[in-house]
Amino acid sequence: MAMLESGEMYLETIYLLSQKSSTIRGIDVGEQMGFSKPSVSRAIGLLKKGGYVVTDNLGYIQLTEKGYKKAQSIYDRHTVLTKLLINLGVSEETATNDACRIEHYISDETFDAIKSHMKKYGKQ
Amino acid sequence: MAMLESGEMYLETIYLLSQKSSTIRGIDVGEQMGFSKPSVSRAIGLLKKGGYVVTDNLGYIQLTEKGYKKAQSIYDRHTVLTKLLINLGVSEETATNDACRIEHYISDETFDAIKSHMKKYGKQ
DNA sequence: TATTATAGTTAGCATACGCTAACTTGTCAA
DNA sequence: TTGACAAGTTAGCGTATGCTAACTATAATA
Repeated sequence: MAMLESGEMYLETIYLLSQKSSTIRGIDVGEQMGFSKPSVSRAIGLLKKGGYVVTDNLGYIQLTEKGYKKAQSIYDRHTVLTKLLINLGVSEETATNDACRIEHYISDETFDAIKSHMKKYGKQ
Repeated sequence: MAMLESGEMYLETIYLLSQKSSTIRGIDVGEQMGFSKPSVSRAIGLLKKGGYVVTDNLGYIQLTEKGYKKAQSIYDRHTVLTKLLINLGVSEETATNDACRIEHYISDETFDAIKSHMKKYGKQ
């Protein structure tokens, strides 16, 4: 089954936490996202089933190659969309928040168009 | 409760059908959206409860003032977003499809920024 | 008038995804 | 060794929203 917004958000969070610390647990993900332990537990289970993450015998979460690539592409969208919105005059906070929702709903074609536009004309 | 994507889509569909015909029934909405009669029935019920539409004794659906304004603002987003994407080089079909999803997830601030940008720089 | 077609509703299933309550498990300190 | 805390899991609830099956009601036609 395709990954929905929820799964993408969990994956993105794991990706970002991975850049700060090499040991990530479910509890860290839940704390970051403001979700309960059971919600995180189920979500991680689904990511495992989908082959996006693995957990070792101590419960630490690691992105797989597939998960890493997917997370990177989501975060790439996030970054580029945020910049686009800021370039359009949106405040940084709103830009980040809106990008965070939009990132799950645009096609590759649209993303590619935005990305190449930003490469040509984007400030900063 | 806040209106979600689903409710907004039904409302937008009713709005668009209203511009072609003054008599709209649930069956027309379902046909347009590709949803079953029961799904439409429940959705219309929720729109009625929210004060967005009314139905007469023959079952014809009419937008209320509130519903009309809401629908118009959703469709406005749709139109402006589609134009933005087309301006960025996205194909018309993809632009329409993506706008149709994004329109439910952007803040007023972002929409206003996009709209005024398009007013200044948008082609067509 | 009786039948048939159309539209709408009700009941109930499935999935997604939040939650709380309560259980398990593992570690660490008294 | 035992008790307590921390992390994770299981069970089950609630909402949203799609579906099918089956019922109702109305309207048109044979």
